[in-house]
Amino acid sequence: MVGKSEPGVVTLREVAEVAGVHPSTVSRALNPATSHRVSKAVVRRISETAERLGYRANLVAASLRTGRSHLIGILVPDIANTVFSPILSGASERLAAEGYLTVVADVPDGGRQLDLARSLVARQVEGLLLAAVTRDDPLVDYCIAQRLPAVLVNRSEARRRLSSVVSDDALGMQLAVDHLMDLGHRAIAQIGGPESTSTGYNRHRGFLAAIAARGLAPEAAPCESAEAYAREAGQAAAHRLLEAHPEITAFVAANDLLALGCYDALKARGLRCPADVSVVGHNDMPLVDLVAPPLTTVRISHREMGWEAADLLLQGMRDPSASTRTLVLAPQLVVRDSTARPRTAARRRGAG
Amino acid sequence: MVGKSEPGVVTLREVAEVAGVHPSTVSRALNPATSHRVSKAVVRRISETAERLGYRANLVAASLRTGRSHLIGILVPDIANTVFSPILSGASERLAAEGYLTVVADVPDGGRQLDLARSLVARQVEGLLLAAVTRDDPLVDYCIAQRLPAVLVNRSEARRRLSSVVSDDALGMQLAVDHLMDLGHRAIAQIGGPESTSTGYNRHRGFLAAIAARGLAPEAAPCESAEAYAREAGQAAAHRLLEAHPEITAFVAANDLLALGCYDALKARGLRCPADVSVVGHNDMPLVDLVAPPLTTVRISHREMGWEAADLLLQGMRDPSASTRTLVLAPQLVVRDSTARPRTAARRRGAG
DNA sequence: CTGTTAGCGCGTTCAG
DNA sequence: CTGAACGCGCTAACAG
Repeated sequence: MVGKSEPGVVTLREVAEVAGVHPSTVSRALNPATSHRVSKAVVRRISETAERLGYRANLVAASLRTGRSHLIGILVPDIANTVFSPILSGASERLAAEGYLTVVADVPDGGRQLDLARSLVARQVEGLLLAAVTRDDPLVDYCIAQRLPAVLVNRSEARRRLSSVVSDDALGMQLAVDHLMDLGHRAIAQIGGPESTSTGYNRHRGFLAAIAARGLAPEAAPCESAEAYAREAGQAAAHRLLEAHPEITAFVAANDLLALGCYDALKARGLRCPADVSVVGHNDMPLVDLVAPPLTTVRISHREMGWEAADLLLQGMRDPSASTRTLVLAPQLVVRDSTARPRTAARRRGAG
Repeated sequence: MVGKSEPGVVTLREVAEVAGVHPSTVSRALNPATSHRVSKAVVRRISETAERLGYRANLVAASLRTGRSHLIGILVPDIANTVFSPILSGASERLAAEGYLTVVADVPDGGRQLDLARSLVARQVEGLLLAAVTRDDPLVDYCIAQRLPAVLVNRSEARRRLSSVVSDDALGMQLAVDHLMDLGHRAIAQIGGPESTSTGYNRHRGFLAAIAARGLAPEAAPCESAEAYAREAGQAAAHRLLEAHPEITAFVAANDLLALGCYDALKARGLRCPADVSVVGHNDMPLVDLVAPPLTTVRISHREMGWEAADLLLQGMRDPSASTRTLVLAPQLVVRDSTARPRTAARRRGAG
């Protein structure tokens, strides 16, 4: 027989016996929300014996009874990615303040996401934070079908059926493009992220829009999508672009890792940054201020994103009829040393 | 009344009614461990109706009954720190393979750790992974008193009462010191971590031992402890050392962040690395291969540490009588460009 | 192979 | 203000 309380585990009933009251009185006395319905003296006696016996409420039992688990699940594609850990940190801070604990599921961006979500639901999580969705993700359908409160973080969904917190990707790209054009660049390439992610998709469109707004011809702004947000993918994309468009003087990358891959490609080709080619990243992840050269990038506050998403989720849990909202955070351009005025064609050819 | 199943939530009993069998038969049929005790035909019928009704087992109820939550808690001092996220990642991978979910508690290294641990225990976690302990931590006493399976990661405890997975800090320091002395350095300073952490303590002692083993006088190897594993703290410590010992030609830092703070201090003083002063870090965290100059550092596989700690925890849970073990992982020196032969005194004074 | 019975630990009615 | 009784959803003994 399982569950036969080991000697060490004190239950409500035992506290009641020792204190000489009924278990339900102990329950009331120990619950801050109901303790006022019990006489001061009895509350004291119960609290003391509970303390003395080392009583700890069994939240699993309470959950079964109340239907509330005080657990929030969060799905991230890669915990070790420096983009997601601040999100996690901000979210768990906000949630902890309301007494919620965070269950993290690291899902390798494959088909296992739905399984994991189901497993979290089976554990009665009260809501989900989704940091790993694609633009058209079955997970979203699932949450809606299950009427499970959920909020998207960092990425949004094409049909906006769920609340989300994202950065203004179009603005970010505009900031980057404006900065480069102001410096004098007229041949700017983009290294985009995977088009299946909202960030990849929106930053690509944002780049195109920014280019058009400044009256640059599309031919002067070639694009390549990286297969993943990874350094290697960025390197490969940069090589492809440089091969096809040797006239490029600047790169706008859809994230910092891609930008660093770009550095790798430039180095391999004997090109210097920013002397020969300028590079702009996206995210401002830790340490990019220390790489060589310090990376000019579009800063996003991921910690704040996580915090706000958690807040939105809590609101949605309190009021299920609340309308879905999209919170758009403004990014900021951080200029460092990876961007500079382009050299003239003459100097580039070796005269300088 | 709470818990009155909403229309959408299907229970075991409902499946049983529709399938025309007893609830316990459904339980047996749906549990892989017991389904063989039910006739093939009935299993099929039950599985189908369960599927059709969209039945999802309530693991909270199962937990209450079986006393097993399939939840593991992990306490980290800072999720956003790039040292801990790989640990988390490795651990959750190992645990997920055994059907365990990971509950992450981000504890701001204050006194709230015990509270958090209690809250996890109240949720019936079956074991704890501790990545945030100090050398003499009440948390350890707590786990032992509660007979709660627990394993320390990255840091160890002075009395070794709990199993742990750590890197060989003494070896790491020896690798660093040997490398610098082989290059010709004879005035080597250490920027240590907080002495309250095992890593800070052990790396400091390891440094001293390595210096002594090579026959260098203690006066030629001054040390400063940083108050925290942070860039700013490293910078401050480096300034103090440089002020008091201008003859220093190399720094050994207790972690990479400290080493990067050291870069900041050198830059502020107009000293170049490695031309004027060499720097060695510890951890080999992401991107330190890209900073300027690429950091020579002692590599630790945090992901592996997390994985092994989880494995040790699972073993301890299966066999509570198992002896406590300390798994020591060997670090590796990764030589990059932040270390070089020291310049001669003459050249240092400006002749070169 | 299946049904019956009991209860995990708690919170919440309803009485008094 | 306190006690009694019930049940959340599930699983494990015991029968048959």
